[in-house]
Amino acid sequence: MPELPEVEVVRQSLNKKIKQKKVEKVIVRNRNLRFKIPFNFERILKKQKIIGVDRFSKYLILCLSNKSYCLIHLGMSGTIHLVQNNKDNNLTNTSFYSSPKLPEKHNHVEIFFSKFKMIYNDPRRFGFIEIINNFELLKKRFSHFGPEPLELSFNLNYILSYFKSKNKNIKNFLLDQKFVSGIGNIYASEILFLSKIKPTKKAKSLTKRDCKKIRFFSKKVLLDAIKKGGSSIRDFKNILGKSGNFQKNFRVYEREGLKCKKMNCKGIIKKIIISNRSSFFCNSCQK
DNA sequence: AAGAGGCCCTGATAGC
DNA sequence: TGCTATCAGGGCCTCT
Repeated sequence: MPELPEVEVVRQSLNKKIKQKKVEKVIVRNRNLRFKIPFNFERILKKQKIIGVDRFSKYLILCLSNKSYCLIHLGMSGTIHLVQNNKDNNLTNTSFYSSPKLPEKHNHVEIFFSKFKMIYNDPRRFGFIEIINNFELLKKRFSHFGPEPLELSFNLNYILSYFKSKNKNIKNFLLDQKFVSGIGNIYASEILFLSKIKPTKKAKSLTKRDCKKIRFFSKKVLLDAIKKGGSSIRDFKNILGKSGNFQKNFRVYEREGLKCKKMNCKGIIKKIIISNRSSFFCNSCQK
């Protein structure tokens, strides 16, 4: 599900609901996510107030009143939804998301607030949860991450110097969180299409003009996707159960064999595998 | 040291 | 119907 835009959409809706709310109770039903949920997770969260929900890259950051942080990564299939505590309560509050399609067996964590609970559901368990004890450690946690495309430090000089003499293809670089944070497999293909660059092109062979386009479209694609509420492939929804709309804007992703959407281009969208992950591109207008 | 590849896990879908 | 194979939005680890 989640690349930076989807995580940001979740962050925004979650923040509105749990900011300033106090954690009453925490239940962990399955500690075995990608990494084990830390043994002190329940104790750290209990009785704390949520100061706010932040995000870096694809990580949600719950800021707690005891100055510690709860990091949540949704992996490939993680979702967060809110459910009213008292199921017998007939007051239907439509702003709460509850999907009958989500099997409860994958509800690994429940964080209770006074009137509702926040549920972490993740069938594939590629996601994980971490506790960070203070702000210094939080900074350290992300210190080896590259900038997000939305940051000023993701600029032309940075990209040019990073790509110098790098023999790796550009598609892999967009997925490399040490170079740039927050881009995943869908948006990497979309960014390269708009930049008119073939995914297999070696980074060192990219021109200044190419790098400018990569900078520009990385930011644009992510911001556009956030604006549209993220991309709802499979059944991504924000925590209020609202689907995103950006998937309607996909120009290449999952469009194998279809006509290129660029005006006057006669190209066909191709699918190739790069480092075990599918990449989509136009065989005519991406060079 | 950079870069390629394997692997963690479940579920949906396709093909036989 | 029911088996098996393939594929899925991520990221860490190991090997060369």
